[in-house]
Amino acid sequence: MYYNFNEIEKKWQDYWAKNQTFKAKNNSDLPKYYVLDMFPYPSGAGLHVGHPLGYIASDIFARYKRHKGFNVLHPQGYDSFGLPAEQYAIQTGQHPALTTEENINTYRRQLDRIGFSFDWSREVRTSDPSYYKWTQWIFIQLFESWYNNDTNKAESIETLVAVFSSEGNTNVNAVCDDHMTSFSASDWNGFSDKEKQEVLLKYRLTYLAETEVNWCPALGTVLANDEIINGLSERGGHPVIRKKMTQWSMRISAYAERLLQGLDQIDWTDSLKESQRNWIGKSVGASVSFKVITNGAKQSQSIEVFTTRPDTIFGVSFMVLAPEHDLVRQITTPEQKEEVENYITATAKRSERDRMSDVKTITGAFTGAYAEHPFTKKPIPIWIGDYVLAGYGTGAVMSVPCGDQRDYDFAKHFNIPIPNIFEGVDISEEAYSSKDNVVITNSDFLNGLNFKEATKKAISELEKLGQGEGKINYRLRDAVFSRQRYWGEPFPVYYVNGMPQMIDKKYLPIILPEVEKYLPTETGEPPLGRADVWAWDTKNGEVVKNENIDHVTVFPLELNTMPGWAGSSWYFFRYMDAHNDEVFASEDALNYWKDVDLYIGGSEHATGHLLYSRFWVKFLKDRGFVNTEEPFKKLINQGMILGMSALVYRIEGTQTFVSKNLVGDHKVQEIHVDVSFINASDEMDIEAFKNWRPDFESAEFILEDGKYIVGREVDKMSKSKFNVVNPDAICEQYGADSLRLYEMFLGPLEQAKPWNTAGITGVHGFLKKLWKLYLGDQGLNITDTEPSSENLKTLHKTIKKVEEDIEHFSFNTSVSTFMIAVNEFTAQKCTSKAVLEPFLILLSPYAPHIAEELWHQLGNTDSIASASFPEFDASYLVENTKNYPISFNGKMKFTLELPMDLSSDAIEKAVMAHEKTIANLGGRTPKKVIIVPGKIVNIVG
RNA sequence: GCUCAAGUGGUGGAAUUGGUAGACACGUUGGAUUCAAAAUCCAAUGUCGCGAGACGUGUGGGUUCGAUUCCCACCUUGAGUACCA
Repeated sequence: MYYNFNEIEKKWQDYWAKNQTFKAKNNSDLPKYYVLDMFPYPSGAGLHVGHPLGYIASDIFARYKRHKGFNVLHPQGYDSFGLPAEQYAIQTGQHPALTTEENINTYRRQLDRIGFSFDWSREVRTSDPSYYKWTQWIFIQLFESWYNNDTNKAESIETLVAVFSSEGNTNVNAVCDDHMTSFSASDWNGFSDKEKQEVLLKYRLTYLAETEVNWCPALGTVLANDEIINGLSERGGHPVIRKKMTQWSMRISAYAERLLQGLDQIDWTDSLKESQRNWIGKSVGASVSFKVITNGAKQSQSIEVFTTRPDTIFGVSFMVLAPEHDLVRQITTPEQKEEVENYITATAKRSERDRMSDVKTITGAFTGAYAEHPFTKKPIPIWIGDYVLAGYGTGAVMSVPCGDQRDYDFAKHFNIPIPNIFEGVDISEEAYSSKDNVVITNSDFLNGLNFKEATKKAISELEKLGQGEGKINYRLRDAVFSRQRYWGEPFPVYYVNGMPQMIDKKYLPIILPEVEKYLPTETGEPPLGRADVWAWDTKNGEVVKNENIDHVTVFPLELNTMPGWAGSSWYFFRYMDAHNDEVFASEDALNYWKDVDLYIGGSEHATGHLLYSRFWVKFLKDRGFVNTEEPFKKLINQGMILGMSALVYRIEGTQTFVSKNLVGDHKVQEIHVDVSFINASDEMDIEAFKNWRPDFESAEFILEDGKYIVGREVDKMSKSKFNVVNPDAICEQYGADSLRLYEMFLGPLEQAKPWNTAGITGVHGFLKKLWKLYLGDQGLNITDTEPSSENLKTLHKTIKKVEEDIEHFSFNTSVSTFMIAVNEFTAQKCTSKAVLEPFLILLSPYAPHIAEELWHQLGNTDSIASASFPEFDASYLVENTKNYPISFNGKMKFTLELPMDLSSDAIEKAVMAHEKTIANLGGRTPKKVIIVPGKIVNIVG
């Protein structure tokens, strides 16, 4: 019987599907374990071998946990709203739902071939109305909530309304829009409906506000900060500009501190936690307010700044506002007006990109106005400069040139004085920005204090004056939630007098309407502006579901759709109870599964999906909908699998291709060739190359040793580099088990590594060897013979190693361990069922098909998935040893443990070496001694 | 610039708490089998040296009986982030 992997794999994949082997139960006496993959966006290109890497790792872990007696939830689904399907629709007119459906089918077929133990009965798709019904529902919950700083959690908006109507907003400690004016209870009760709604909107956790957004003209939509890379859109690489628009925003800033603190509770890599910490960007300092003076007269305005160095307040010699700052035009003196206006126009013209690439140039303009120093009462000139960003802090800084390099450079450039307030520090060349080892001087009441003391003192003095207070600032901005796209979740929102209203929950889902074209309307509205038939209507001032023909007649609807991260921020809860139509997941299901124990996915989601999910989960927890504060207890980032491109060298102007090592001084063009033409020793199949493209048919070659050797280069897998490897082809040629083993064997899970199909023969050969160990030409080789101690030693060594590897996610070394074991079993001529049966269980998470087949060949009738992981017994690993007493100086005595089978020559050598070593110990006593023939090693206690 | 991660044969990588460095695999070389090829099997394979042996984990120091592992400095690469006040 030969190893017919195609037949075997098909057989067991069908068996698992038919018997629902991996269906998870929502109640069980077993402990639960939830293993989750980041669900894929089903792109048109299908899967390449890089995609399943994380899925294979999570599948190994899920299968292992089942063997270990856990009730395992291991689901899969699709993040199926997204831009590519929409852009394809714009080009071809094909409905994104159709494209998406086709792509999902391809993905599913490809995934099924690899033999994953997913519970497909719980599949979710974010673009499915029965799913996004609940995304819309969560949006409504956010709208109906506010963040109470006193209780430090989100509460129903009803509690806020109650406080407003009984005592106004003066005692409310909420996260809200800046510059909230205070009002009393009678003010509130006197407000019109619209005024009340306007006020409440400033408190809601999702709110409508005029915000400066990243607008991508080419895509016709806004982008979140994490969707922009170096000033270009992540998708498509189009330029992005700043623009003011009315948009839905999520008040994630309310959760900044909890998102930061929560990181300590979870088992993620340090680098990932660090990314999130940087993104949240907590700075501790003070806010200080400076009164404005123009032409020697105090003005009503004051400038708020945030500083992390209130201790340096006496070093302030000027202030700088961002050119976009609201006060700039109000305070600029007539004499300076022209210069300031010119500067503002000049900076507005410079794109974000120019500003970034041109960090060195110092520019600015003097406003003619002054600010009054809170303590010295001296006037401080107010400048504007584009090194101050409107979007961070208050958009204004107090400049302390002796303590900040940018302030220092600005002061030098414009000849502004640089007072030194640091004792014994030389600032003639550069600023002294360290907080350590500083003693403040020339600073009145701060003289002689260090950073910590001076900071505290400065804040308390500012508080006495009412011109400042201690403050914590976060870099984390509220997240813009509107997209001017078609293929996304519609908002459950309509407008009355310009104020947003939630459509009643009983009418959810609001189904995405059909449109003729997927482009913005001629008047610049989002694509949904083209829809005239919606599945719902307005009647008597209420939006209702229209069962017949539905027109939007009375009220305008929200025409934006939600961003990609809306649906992915809570999908892990839906898997717990995927078909519930009453709630997003039942209380029982949520209580049972609680959170994700292991989450595997790419690190590119560090500051997007992983932050937004944590935010939504904390919100849902606050409002009592879920019972966990952190969704993902342990998270592993799988590394990317890169393509190994192959290059041929064409001599310029000819059709002659020269082998890699003969290029020498030839002027050559490098051309990417299909990696499937290349064998394991980088030799190209010349015939295949000639047949590849018509223009290569007449190609000539300069060979080395009769071979054409290609150059190699590691790139991302992409069609244009001809280095994409399709898992289907690997499964066809080597089988899914080989693919699974090889992906793990390539290297550590978390590391980026190039794919090279040539190496797969190693693991494939191993599977054939394994097959032969169990099945010979005459059938089963396995007998009921008693295992030898050698057999047991190999088995238990393997159990220990594989168990440790899985627990530590070092799947790569397990594959080697299996190979060694099979080699040893073969050498031992092991046929004992008592040893070879448990070995299959060890192997089954990695290579489930062959393990299942051999398992049944051994006479088992149940799936191997229900077998228990074998128990490790250390006693089988103990060496046979004999003790040899030796002494040193006649005082200390030691016992040497030596293997029984050591030759007397080796023993003598070992004893002598040991005596010598002991002489060097200087009185320390060895705890344990490891003997190797000819060498000796001590472990010193 | 800052933060994090990592530098080991021709290649991917192993050595999980400081204890035989290079497991396992690819590739290469030689051999067996074959009319031939594929497949399979056996052997060799860090460097220098005929050899005994010496040298070897990015570089330079240090701690230790003993360092790929710990400490200091530096170099290189990758990832993230950035006029963040």
